[in-house]
Amino acid sequence: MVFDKSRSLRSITSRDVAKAANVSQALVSRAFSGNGRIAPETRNRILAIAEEIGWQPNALARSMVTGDAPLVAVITTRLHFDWRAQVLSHLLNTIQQWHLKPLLFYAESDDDVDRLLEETLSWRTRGVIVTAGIVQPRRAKAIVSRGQFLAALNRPAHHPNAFSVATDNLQGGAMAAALLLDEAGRDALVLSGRQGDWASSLRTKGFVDAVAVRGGTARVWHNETMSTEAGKQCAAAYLDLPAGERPKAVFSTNDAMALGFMDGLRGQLSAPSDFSLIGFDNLPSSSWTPYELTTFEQPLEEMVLRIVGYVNNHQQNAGRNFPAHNPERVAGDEIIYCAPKIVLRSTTKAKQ
Amino acid sequence: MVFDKSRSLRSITSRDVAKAANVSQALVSRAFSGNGRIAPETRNRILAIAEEIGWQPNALARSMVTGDAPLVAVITTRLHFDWRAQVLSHLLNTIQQWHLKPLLFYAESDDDVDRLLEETLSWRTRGVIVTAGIVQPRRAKAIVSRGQFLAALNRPAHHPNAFSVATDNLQGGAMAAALLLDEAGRDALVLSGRQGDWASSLRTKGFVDAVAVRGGTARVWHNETMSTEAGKQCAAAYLDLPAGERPKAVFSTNDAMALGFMDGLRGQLSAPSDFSLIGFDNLPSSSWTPYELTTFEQPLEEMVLRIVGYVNNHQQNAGRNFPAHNPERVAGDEIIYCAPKIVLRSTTKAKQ
DNA sequence: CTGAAAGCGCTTACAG
DNA sequence: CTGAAAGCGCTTACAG
Repeated sequence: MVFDKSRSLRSITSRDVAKAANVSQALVSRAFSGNGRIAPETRNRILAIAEEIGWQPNALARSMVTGDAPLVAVITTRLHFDWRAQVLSHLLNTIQQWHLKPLLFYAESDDDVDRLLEETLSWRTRGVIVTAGIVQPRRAKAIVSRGQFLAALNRPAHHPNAFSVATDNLQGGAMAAALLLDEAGRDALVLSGRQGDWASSLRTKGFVDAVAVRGGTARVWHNETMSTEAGKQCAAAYLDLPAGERPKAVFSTNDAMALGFMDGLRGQLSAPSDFSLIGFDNLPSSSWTPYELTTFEQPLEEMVLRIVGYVNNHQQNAGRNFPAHNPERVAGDEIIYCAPKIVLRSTTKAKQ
Repeated sequence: MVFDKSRSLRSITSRDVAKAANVSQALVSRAFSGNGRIAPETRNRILAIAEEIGWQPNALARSMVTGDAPLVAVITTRLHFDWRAQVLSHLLNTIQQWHLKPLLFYAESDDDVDRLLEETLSWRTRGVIVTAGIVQPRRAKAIVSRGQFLAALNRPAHHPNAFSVATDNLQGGAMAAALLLDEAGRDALVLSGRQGDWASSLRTKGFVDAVAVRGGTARVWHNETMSTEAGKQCAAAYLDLPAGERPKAVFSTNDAMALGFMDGLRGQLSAPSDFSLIGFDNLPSSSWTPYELTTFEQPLEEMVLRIVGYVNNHQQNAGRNFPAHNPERVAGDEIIYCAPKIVLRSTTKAKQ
């Protein structure tokens, strides 16, 4: 009985296939890996028998032996939000094409990320891609010094041999200012996120600075969560302002708030007659009939392509201890910025 | 030189830590695993030294030795769509809580899924969760017979020891029919998806059958992709109908089409005065001011909880060759259905 | 409480 | 072209 049980628990190995095919265990390894010489007929016979038995090489054992697991760690969070689901589908697709497998580390909150980054190390992955939280410099060093790649999306990577791409939020904010002030006067309002939010802060700063340069004034309304609900509350506050004091140039640091803002004003005020409005993200819903929101599209595909370039470069240099300095790296700047693309629609008067 | 290179490539192992701590390699293993006796001081010393060196146990090696990788395969696709991103964030969170790691298999198309399911096997995961494509019976058998769990979301799992939860689409369709015919007469229209689409077909069938029972008639408009754009095209077709022949009871098998339908009619016809409309999915945007769409919410959390129950049950029985028959299994029915929840809003006259 | 040794399931020189 | 053997980095009885 005990014997039976242990037998049934033991998993099938290449040895079982070898026995069934009447060859050495080494040959069944060669049949599957394609490395080393093997007679075509032998190979086919082994493959057929393995198929019949339902055996495939154990990827874990292979990875251990070769010292190289075809794995990449991906750190993410809040998939049901914003841009992350979009980026992830590009990213996962790409990783698939590299014939690597994504091992997902899902952060409950941004504070979780550092712990996950550490956990990552146990798995001896080729590298890690971070789309959430903050990359601590010492953590970055720990990863890079093992020869793994480290790519950060929309956040600093904090290491000279790591890689970081981000939307050029500062420039987006500045562009919004230029466009809005031209058509809606010098009195501006920013619907912004938390002070600590990296992307939103930069968009706000880009906008505010550009407004100042043009001799305008901008007030900033911070919102804890950048939701449609928050946008509605801003609308209420906007209506509370004496009609003459309502800024006509409104920039929202994301689309969700902009859409909520429009809904909160619906039936009373509308763009672009009463004010001009620009958002950020180009959500699918921003193009819908009741909104037609002018907004910025994040260059997600471009950013993913940049990461692809970095990773490919890293793979080619794999094994060298000091990988070539990244050719894309701009001197003195740790982050590659990609320009957001303005999508002109009906909440501004400007035409494409 | 060659010597130097190979040395720098060799990764750090428990042996290095052992050497530095002046103990046997077995002890450093015990320090980390918590298994076997070890003096607390020894343990702390080892942990400190490992931390300093920056070493952590190799998860691949551990998994190989113990014959149990803390991995679960998740098959998914089109993350930027529908419900999948939502489900995935629940799922990934849960998997994290099990202290397992999700290995993602991203299907380019549904036809890809069978191949991915096979690839899954190499990784010797605890089990696999499928949220895309079709599970072939023989593939299901291959997975289950290895002792892995197999859970399918919104699709059949095709194996008595596997598990399948789905939204009760048939019931949803029937509920929609009851509600719509009561307030909008017996002439009905279904905005449906492809004939082969599992969920959409069942919603349609549930609706059509219930309409027939009530002595009404329903016409069905199939759409290749269930997008807002398709909904707009349906609106155009609807307007092309002579005013007297326009069905007043409209059921859309997803929200995206319903929203597009409303937008296509905007300014000409609106619900619930000219017709009544019910969607399916309860997208965030369905609650927005210009829509206020009555719709069904998929019981995603409940479905994930069911999967959790099945997996926990499986884990407890791990090692047994024939896992206990699932207690949830309803005789003769391979799928556990969870009722969708109606969300009454303003495109119907009915009040909650 | 600690260590030496066997073994997990493979891959890969090395002989033949 | 094929096989025997060493070894990947750990864990876990088994002795001491």
